[in-house]
Amino acid sequence: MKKYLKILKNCALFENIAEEHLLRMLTCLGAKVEFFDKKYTIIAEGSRANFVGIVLSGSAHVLQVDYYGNRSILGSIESGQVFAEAFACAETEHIPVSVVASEPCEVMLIDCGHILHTCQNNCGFHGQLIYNLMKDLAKKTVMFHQRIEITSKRTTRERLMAYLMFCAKRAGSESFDIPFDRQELADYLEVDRSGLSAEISKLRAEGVLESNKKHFKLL
Amino acid sequence: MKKYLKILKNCALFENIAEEHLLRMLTCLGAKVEFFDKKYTIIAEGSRANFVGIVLSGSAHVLQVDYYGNRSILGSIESGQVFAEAFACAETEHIPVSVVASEPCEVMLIDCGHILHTCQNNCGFHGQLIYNLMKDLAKKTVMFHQRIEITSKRTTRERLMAYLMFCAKRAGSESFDIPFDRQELADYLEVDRSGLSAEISKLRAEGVLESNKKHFKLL
DNA sequence: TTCCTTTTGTTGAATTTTCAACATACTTTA
DNA sequence: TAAAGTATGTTGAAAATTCAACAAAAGGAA
Repeated sequence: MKKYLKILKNCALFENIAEEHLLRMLTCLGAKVEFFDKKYTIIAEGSRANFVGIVLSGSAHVLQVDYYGNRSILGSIESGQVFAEAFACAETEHIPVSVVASEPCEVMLIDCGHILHTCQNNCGFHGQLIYNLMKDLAKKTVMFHQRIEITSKRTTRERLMAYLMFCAKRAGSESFDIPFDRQELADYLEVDRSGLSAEISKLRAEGVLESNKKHFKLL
Repeated sequence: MKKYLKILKNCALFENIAEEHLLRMLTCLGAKVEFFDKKYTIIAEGSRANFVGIVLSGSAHVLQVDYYGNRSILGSIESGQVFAEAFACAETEHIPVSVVASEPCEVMLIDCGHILHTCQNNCGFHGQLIYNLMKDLAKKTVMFHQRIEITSKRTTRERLMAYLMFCAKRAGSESFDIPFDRQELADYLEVDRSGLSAEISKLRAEGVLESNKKHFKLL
């Protein structure tokens, strides 16, 4: 577990928990690490998530596929970020999303019951852990508000620009990478891929942005 | 406060907290009640929500208005339901939504700090309260997944049907009321109002549903 | 390198939405 | 009750999306 400390230190779930306590805590929580190759499903839609997941390396996408096979991407989980926590806390019987590795990735899984209910050893930092999980859940909700603000736009161009401006703001620079290829970006923005490609070309021709694959620069 | 006990007993935030303890707890939490007339803003976009809100009577809508004046409705808060908890917990400086009374309503406001940090009296039920808030936050996230599933549909008809089927499932009956008028439903589904009206007329003509204002029946 | 696969870009036709304008029905209040 | 205001339904034209098909570019494997 030691080699993951650097990432875990920056994980919202372990904020304000000193490094020296962290290792002991992980044992106490029964944390385990699994590896997933690109495109492998980490949790499948319809299953039950009893655990909280943390991406240690690589990245994963959260997605929904509806009855007709239309895919929506709800978000990208990067290294150090938490997933499945909402379904674990809400004790959802059948989760409505899948989490799929978008790159090869290592994932830490922690039984949510161990987080919510104090263990027999009564680790002193349990309260902090619960507080951190609460904050994380609250921030997930805020994140969904941002996504809804983007997808509430009515045209492909507006959705794309709203998303890119959000990315620029988050990166603190007009130059940044996005975690999606074209099809994935279309599935995130809930628009047609070919129309999205056409719109990117137009914006480039208009001198609004430069782009190369996953890299964008707003001008 | 006594007259609100019946509603608060059914509020997720106070689950598993006995009625006799509840009143004392409310005092301890510094809960206060405010009244808002229809269309009045309970919290304004851009402000800071330090409190958790509970609708005691009436109902409210959570909405976003973008730069161009386009309104999106994120959800309806009915009697007994909690709002603003995510922004309060995440300590968001400028909340991205407004909460507006959709009917005259009474609202209980509780300082979120009082919930998160144990008071000096150290009420025995504080732990339960925090646990309940966590569950509520998790369920809000699940709720957003449902809304995204609905608005990810590409046509007005599909969005409408997905929403109505969700309502029917929630009500446990093909016959139910929705909390929105036509413009509000359009703003929730993120479609054009006139197109929505036309689609409802078509579905009625096709014998798929019956409807009268806010009442719908799937056939 | 070459072949094969995947991704991205391009285009035009069909579908759907949006927009604007108006008619009708319903509510509220003076 | 009448008048005014609000909500809903209807329509056609303009704009945008979706869909399908294909070309070009990039990436991976042998």
